[in-house]
Amino acid sequence: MTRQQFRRPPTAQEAVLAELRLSIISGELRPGEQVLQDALAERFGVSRVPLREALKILEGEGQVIYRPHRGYFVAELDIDDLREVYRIRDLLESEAVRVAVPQITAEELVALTMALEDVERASASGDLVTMALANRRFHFGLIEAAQMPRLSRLVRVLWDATDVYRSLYYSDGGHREAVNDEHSAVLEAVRAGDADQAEALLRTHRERAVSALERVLPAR
Amino acid sequence: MTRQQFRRPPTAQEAVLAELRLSIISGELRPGEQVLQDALAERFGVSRVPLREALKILEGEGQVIYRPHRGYFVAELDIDDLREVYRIRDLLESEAVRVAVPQITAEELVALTMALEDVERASASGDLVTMALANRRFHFGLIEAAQMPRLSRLVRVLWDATDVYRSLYYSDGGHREAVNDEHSAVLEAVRAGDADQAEALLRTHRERAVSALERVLPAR
DNA sequence: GAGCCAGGTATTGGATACAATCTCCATCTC
DNA sequence: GAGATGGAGATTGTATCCAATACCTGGCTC
Repeated sequence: MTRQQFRRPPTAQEAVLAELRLSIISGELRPGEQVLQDALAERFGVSRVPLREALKILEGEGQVIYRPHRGYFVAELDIDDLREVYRIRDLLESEAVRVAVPQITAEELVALTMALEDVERASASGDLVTMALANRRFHFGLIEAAQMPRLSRLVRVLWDATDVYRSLYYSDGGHREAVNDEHSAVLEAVRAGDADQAEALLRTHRERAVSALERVLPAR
Repeated sequence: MTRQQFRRPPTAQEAVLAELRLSIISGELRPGEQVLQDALAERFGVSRVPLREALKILEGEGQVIYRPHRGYFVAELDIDDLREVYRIRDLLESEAVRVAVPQITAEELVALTMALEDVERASASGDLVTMALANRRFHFGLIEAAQMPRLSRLVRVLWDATDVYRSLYYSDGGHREAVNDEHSAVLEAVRAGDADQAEALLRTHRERAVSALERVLPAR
């Protein structure tokens, strides 16, 4: 059994970046709110320099908005943004699946299966954090099988942008059940080498999530 | 006649960012080369802090690679990367055109026409820098008519990633001529409201560029 | 001679201090 | 009273300085 290695971030900026992501997902930093650098830096126990570098990364991902001499503000996502993100995801993820399915390896299929089971277990026990992680492993396991690193990166950023809302979707037990059924069907199609079917199933999978979220989000 | 307003960058980081982009496009900073912070900061007449923030932006765009405690290195683009970038552009730009054509306004059409003429003039006089700028105005004028800000942003980053090679393509007079014909045909289709035709023409337009570049680029 | 270790140098990472800018509110002008 | 003006306080932007890390070179061991 290999020892679980501590991956202490090699730099403060990376540690701060991870913390910032958590703060945004958890809603501790609320949309629209200004990121007060002095206060946050003190809370993280670092100076403002690494904090600002981490914020620049988040700016590039659209998670925060930068206004010169005014500062950084947590991005607000309205329903139109959500639709746009999902539309772009549709384009990119569909391509990934079409490329991935014909060339997926046995190892990757095993990883996918395990991720799927992890989602089911976490879903049953109501552990939403674990479920979200396993869900990512499932989806990105498939996407990364396309061997298109830039595309994977873009999709990852799009997922991050809507992370806040995804947990909202999972908090409903009915949705969790649907997700599991949909995952199984997708995996089946991938195993059968039916890219078109997998693509279609994943599209439905996403559309379910969007329309559920549209009912919850403010209309702008 | 309104006076040309000075847009002096409000912060050093933005000024440095613009300079860095130029240095990369012009090849002054060569692919794979390490960005030595002290030297560059001195050359730009700023401290390392704003330089580092500008580099973080470029890192997010994939223009430079960051390795902790080692520094920033100018990204290298091989032929597979180029193909991937163009494949993603195809997906995103095709969507943009499909959305844009049915809803484009008269003002936007005028802007497009003017951009097209600017490209032709610059092409004829062999002014490659002006041509590249006008070419962007043409393409992004169309893309932005889709009113999908995130998609526009992603496409812009993809263009930036391959800027180095685009000027290579334009340096050939024959290519420049083909580009002008293709632009005219695209504009015609957009005017006629034929989104499918515009999409197809733009796809060909891109494919010409890729295959020409593939013949020039190192095979890895 | 190959490989390893130690120490010096170059370079990056981060803390602090100060400068520039914005925001807000009181005051003044008309 | 509406709008302009000016200044105090808060916040961001940048320069400088020091610490931490990586890289390179020379010497040592076997």
